[in-house]
Amino acid sequence: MSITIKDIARKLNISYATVSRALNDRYGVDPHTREKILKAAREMNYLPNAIARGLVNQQTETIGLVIPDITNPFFPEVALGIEDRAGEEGYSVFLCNTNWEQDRELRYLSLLREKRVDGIILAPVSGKTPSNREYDRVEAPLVFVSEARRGMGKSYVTIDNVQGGCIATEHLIRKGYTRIGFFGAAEDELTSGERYQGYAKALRDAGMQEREKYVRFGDYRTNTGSRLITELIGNGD
Amino acid sequence: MSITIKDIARKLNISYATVSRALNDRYGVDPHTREKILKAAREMNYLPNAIARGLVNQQTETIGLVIPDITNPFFPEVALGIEDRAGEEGYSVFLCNTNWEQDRELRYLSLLREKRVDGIILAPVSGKTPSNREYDRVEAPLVFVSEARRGMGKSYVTIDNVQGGCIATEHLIRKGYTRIGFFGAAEDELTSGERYQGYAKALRDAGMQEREKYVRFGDYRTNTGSRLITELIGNGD
DNA sequence: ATGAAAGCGCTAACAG
DNA sequence: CTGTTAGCGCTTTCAT
Repeated sequence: MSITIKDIARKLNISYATVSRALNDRYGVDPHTREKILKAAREMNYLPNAIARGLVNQQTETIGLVIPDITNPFFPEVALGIEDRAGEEGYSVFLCNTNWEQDRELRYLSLLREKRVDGIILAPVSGKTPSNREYDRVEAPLVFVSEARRGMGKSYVTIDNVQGGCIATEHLIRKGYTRIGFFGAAEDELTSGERYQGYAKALRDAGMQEREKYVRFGDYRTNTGSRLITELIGNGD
Repeated sequence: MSITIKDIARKLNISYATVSRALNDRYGVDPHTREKILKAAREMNYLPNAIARGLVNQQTETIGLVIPDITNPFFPEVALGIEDRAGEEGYSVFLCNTNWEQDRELRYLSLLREKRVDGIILAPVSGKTPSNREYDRVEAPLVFVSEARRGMGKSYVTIDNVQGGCIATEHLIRKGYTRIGFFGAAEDELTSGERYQGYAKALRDAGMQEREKYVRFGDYRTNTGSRLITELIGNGD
């Protein structure tokens, strides 16, 4: 057992409430007593117990980050930013890898609730959404990254994929290309779908025909990507 | 406030001690009562409070993972494995990014201690070690990954870098190459240093001369890598 | 088999 | 300014 607030109170012959006050910068503590307390705390290597504190404060200074795959280069970038910013505010972040599995996402959500995190950032598994009820269960603030179904009453920060697909396609058109294809990750995935819309829109706006044989969807979960790309490129026409 | 063990006890008109026992599969609970309790818990959407539980059990089912940079492709791989295995045992993992900064590593160490994690896995910032005292302070099991100074009485799992450098060099020698260079990350970094030793050993064993101009150290923290490689390759001789 | 009560470490009224 | 007390939600003796 490590040293507690009581230990330092006992040593100084004062009530531990006072110690708590001093340690938390609460007003109403004699400057002199405060000094003594701080000094003792330092000497005794006192380290506050975040668990106990969390229990009474109903706040853990902790958030959960739920992502599909930390190994996918997109997510470390996201995680870094989040962890960094969270750290500045004294928050810790739980890393949860769903491995693109829906039920794992759900299990993590409830584990994080048990752990009483103050908030959750979620990059949902693509495809069919769990009933929103599952998301609504979580009492802490829940915000989506990377993917999000708009209008479900939750905050999200995502990429404007339609716009992105559009810009990319327009760029190629401007460059003079005429046989422009689209390769998306998975058809049932939001990101790909939205980018495809942008692609199609750009083509349409330019009065160009979309050619079906140039449009392909794979499944990054099973890594069909490279095969499809090869096929696409080899598609002389 | 979410629903607690007391709520379900009150509803069933039993003591909450019994509820706790039932919920934790403790023996000595009437099968029938147990059923009632489990059922009520389910209906009331009871979710145990891991914080409270942690306080009394002195165990949080949580570990800390401290790494230099989640953005460096090596670490996500490590993180994935750890998180996955931890998850199987019902443990959560805190992700801590030191950004290669020594004092940040130290701060995280103490933050994790406050959070009362059950263990810490640490990929230390390269270079000068903080006094081992800092590492010894942590009362939870601390194990090193990626880098570790042997013989400091801590567990570690690392790569045999000397062997690695040796094998790579031997491979090139066997292929018939004669101008074999070594490019390491940072000179004061253990990994690079060890690999270099392997490189030198292989050369020595093959009776080959190590040529100084083929040996370079950069600093991946400042990304001097690509520049140095170009320089190295361009080094006609 | 079940209940009463103490206690994990800490904060927050409420009194003095 | 400081001490006493209750309580956060839960587990665990100790009785019954």
